[in-house]
Amino acid sequence: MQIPEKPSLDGLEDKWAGRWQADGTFRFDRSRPRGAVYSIDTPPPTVSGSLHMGSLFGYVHTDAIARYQRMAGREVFYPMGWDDNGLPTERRVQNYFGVLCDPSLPYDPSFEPPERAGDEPIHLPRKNFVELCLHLTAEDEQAFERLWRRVGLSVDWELTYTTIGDDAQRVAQRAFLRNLERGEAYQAEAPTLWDVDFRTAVAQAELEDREVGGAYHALRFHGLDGADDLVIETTRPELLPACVALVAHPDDTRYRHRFGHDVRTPIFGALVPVLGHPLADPDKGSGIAMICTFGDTTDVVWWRELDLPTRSVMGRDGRFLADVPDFGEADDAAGSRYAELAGRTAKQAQRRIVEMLIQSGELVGEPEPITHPVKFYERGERPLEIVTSRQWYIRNGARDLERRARLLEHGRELEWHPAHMLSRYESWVEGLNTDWLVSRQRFFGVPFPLWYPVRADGEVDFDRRLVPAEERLPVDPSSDVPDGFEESQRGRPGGFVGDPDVMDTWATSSLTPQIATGWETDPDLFGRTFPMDLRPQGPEIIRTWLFATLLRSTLEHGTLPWTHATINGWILDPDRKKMSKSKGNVVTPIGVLEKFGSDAVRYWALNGRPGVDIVPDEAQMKVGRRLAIKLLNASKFVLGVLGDTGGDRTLVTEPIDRAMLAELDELVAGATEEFTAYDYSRALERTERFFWGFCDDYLELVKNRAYGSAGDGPTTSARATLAVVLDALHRLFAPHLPFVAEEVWSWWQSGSVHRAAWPEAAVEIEATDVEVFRVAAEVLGMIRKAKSEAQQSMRADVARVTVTVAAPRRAALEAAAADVREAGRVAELVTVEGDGFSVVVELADGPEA
RNA sequence: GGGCGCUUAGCUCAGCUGGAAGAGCGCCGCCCUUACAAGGCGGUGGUCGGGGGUUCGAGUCCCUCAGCGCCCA
Repeated sequence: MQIPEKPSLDGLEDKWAGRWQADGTFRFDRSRPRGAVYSIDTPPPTVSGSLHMGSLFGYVHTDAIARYQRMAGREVFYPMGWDDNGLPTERRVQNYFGVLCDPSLPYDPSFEPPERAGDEPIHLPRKNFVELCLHLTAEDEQAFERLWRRVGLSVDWELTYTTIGDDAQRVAQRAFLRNLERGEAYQAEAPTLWDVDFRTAVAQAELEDREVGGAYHALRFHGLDGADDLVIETTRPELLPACVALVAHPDDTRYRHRFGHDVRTPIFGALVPVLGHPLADPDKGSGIAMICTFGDTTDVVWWRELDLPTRSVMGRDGRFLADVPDFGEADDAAGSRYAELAGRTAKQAQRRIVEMLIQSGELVGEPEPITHPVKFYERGERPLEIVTSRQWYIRNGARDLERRARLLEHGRELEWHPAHMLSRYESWVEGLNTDWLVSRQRFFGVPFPLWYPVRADGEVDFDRRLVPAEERLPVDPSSDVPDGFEESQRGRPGGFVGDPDVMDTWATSSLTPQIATGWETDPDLFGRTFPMDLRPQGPEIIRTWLFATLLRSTLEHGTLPWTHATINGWILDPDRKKMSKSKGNVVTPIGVLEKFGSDAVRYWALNGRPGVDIVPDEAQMKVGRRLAIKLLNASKFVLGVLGDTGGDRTLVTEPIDRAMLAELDELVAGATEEFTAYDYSRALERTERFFWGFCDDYLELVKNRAYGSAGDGPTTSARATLAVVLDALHRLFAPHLPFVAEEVWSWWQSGSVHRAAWPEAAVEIEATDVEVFRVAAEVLGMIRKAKSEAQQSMRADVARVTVTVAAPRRAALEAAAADVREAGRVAELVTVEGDGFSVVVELADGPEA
């Protein structure tokens, strides 16, 4: 047994993280059968994101559960992924190196990235750009791994993957091809929400509404053959050239008689019909609106349901198209008026068109400023436009009630912690209105493993697809060639072209269970780990990651991907605002980890109950640090008095010692139950409470006896109890405070505490009176209080203590009388049978209390 | 507009199936006690957001209102 002179927390992280790594303490033993395995679908952190307290919070919760499960006898499959795929990485690379991707350029193998961004962006071929992404993310991943090791995640670091790596690409492409084969994936040319800055399509899950300023402009449309003019209100007058109809509610008597008749648009003089549709709101503006292709998603609905023509004006770059739309029977000058708008952004075009309306007298009154919700891409800066484009979709139940019902059913079969998080899933699934758009017009992602034939006339035949065999995956259609073709045929009549798009990043990360468990590449591992046991994640990605993963698993395997999902709360800043990079209120964990130590920071994190928001709180970390130090000191003390007595329960003969063990058994049963219910937080709270009582009361009570003051039997009884309790405490704290628990364990035990068995409550206990300890502790507390109030030292002598108490407790107290007298330095302890409970303490030197 | 969660001591929060209001921090006081002074011991502190109801009994169950946060439309 080796106990340091002056135990300290300093350096424990490096010491034990290094040892766990060297010993392979957390290496997954893949010989164990499925029933003995506990597998975790770890969230792959976005490595380009910042390291903040939120990154740490949820991972610590999961780690505590992992460590508990491991000690409870399950072989824990605990991989780590890195989410490097996708836009955040692209953006970081663009800023970091000052580059832009230009897929039309040929690969330059000699390209060297600049140290830092210059003034002018460097245009890079796609392959060079992707290389830079890989280069930078590799560095980020190392930084994350160092952090996780320091925090003490018991991950098997041999089980890492990246979402852009070959394994992930293979899985993503395979799953997509199977979706395609089963008709679950399809391509469609359709109006699509489009970010004009990123120049990519955006999915429903990536939208957010933002309140922005705008103004209602009243526009005069001209009636024909003497009919009245109609005034409509719009916040987007610039889309007037894209107007294809006016619409009012079918029951609106103001306009019903105009349905089916044409009116003439202002400025351009195009003929457009007045139509009825229930989505038109009679209370909004004048109750009649213009339908443009396309101003918002309602326009798309009207366009589809009313079977309207398309008159597009918005280009993918966010500027008005150069080509003049077909205005039909308009006056001759319409084209030249439109030419004034071509090339302008929406804002610029609006300014110009308002000028034109004022000039023509077709703007009614002054524009009326309002604020209204507008759809944005969650990472975008300008409102989304809608453009028509060819995109890939995966069926997600939005347009298929049966599928939707099945997905809702699966969501309810999942065990949610906390349970009410299910409602977020349900409201998302119930609100789905489009299939999942999975294609993105970006560069750093998994390409679609497809080519299309080029017909003899040079047109691409999108209806016929050239699909690689699964054995060929992963493929990059921009450099790989479909079977039966040669590179020289790329883009030529009679040849082929590759699909230019990459998959939405969620299309890859929705397959993390399959990537981590070796789906189709390692059937043995897959059989032992899938479906997985646990998906831990944040609440904000229920609609994306959780839903998409559940969807893919349902499509591919017909089962849930996991049985449990734990949803952590938000990390808030001290003003209770959600912590996020864009708000600039993130706190990096490095500082507090150094200041308080990993166990202390974990203690803070584990105080956050499942699903409950938490504020980074240094006071709590201080408490955690104090707890860890206390565990060092108490362990040192106990081990110092044990002698050669081991933790043998049969040696425990004294009633108060037996009471202590009964209390311990209750703790163990409670903590086990709580961990089983995924409530790491209560397990910690309960263990902590017990531990302080153990130190303050039990240790004080039996200290002298343990030193040998009362003869062999009672001394051995005390020492054996201390050994049993200390052993259990080390194990019970191990999931929460892994470093200090391992340290104190190492002083007297062999192997790692993290591979030791979780304690079990003894079944016997027969008729043990827990009151013996409780009443003794209570009386000791009264003696301390008396000394404290008399402003005397705790070592002050007490002449007499008189306890009046009911019979059963009196007997219990009598059984612990010797310990109480020694701990309180009491000369005489008198017990009197009586009602209630009162303690009179007469100090040897001072007034009666 | 619909849904979910929250509102308990100065602060951060626990309080599950209804049975005498809890913890930690803070604050105040005491104690250099041979495990621990970057400690320990003790004390102070609350109309449980407002209103109504069910019950012998409500922080806990029901209704309602208000505020905060989030999700969805």
